Amino acid sequence: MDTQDEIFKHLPIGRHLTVLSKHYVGVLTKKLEGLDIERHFSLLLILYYKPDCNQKCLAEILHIDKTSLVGIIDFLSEKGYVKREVNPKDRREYFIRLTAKARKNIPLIIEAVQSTNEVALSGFSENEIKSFYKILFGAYNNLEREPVNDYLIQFTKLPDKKNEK
Amino acid sequence: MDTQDEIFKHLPIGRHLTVLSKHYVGVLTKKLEGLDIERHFSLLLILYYKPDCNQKCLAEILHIDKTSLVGIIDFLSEKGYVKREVNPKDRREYFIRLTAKARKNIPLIIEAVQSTNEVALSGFSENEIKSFYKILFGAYNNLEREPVNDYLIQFTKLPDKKNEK
DNA sequence: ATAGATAGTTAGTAGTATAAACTATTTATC
DNA sequence: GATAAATAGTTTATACTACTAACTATCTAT
Repeated sequence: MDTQDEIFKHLPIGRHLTVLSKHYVGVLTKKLEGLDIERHFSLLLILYYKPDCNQKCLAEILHIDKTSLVGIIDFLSEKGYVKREVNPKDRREYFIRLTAKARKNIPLIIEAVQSTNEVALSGFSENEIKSFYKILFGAYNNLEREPVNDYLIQFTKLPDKKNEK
Repeated sequence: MDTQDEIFKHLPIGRHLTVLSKHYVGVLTKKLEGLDIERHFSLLLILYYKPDCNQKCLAEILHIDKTSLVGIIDFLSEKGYVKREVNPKDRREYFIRLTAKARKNIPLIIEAVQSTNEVALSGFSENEIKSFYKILFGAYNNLEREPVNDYLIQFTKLPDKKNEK
């Protein structure tokens, strides 16, 4: 352990999570730069595995506000990845449907997610990875019981730059 | 495992990291709402443990851009937590110094960070926690070798609302 | 003396999370 | 059936900060 790691141990876990997630997203979007979208892959995956999700349901799974979701659905809709479809049994609701274009690209996305996960977790033992996931999924429940300040988090695409490194 | 957890397994790790970090920060800032600042605690901790850090060094440890840091230092400076101090040996550089006010509050911050960490990690075994930290710190190095898109992440304070839940 | 590198700043752009107020529809109650 | 309350989603407006590009000031190398 060098000096930097010494300091790391004193920083909030949240800081490390942020840095790691930021870099993870950077790698994932790089893998998927062939697509004409560069974010909201999670939403497409949710719809793939849970096709009858309405916007409320999506917002809950993604832990974002329903108003934020409107813009995301608009974006994916303009790009031709999803369509809003009124639920005839409750016309307040919209099902969000994946288009054929989205379905065509889902395997690419799944593949990219898997390979990014593998890269991130390479070199760790089966057991370590299992523990990591256990805490990653479980810590949220622990924190959920605590009083909280509402903060928000954003991933923003940079304007447009030569993204080669 | 319920249906939601089934879906979770298919989502990018980055998504889970984001959600968890967001909630973590919410809990931490709630614990520290007695202070007149509600973010940038990590920066104060870094300065506490590494007093001769200049802005370049801070930006590297925090993984943020040097231009972003200017605003953060301005903010903390206005709030009376840090002071810029020219390095007489190289007058391009500024050391960022903690003020007495900051020093007074450092124990509170350390305490809040520790207790938030403890809450997040409660119920997990020593070994699980060890594995979690190992991957949290190590996955970044794995990802760093990959090509990457530069993305950014933001934690934004909400305008001002009744933050009671 | 000059060119290049480095630390930090300024100005401007982008993107999205939120709140508050709104529409449309459904459900509950009388 | 009429009315009130609840629910799904939208619109508008605000806030915040990561970034890029261009800049100043200072130091280093030739």
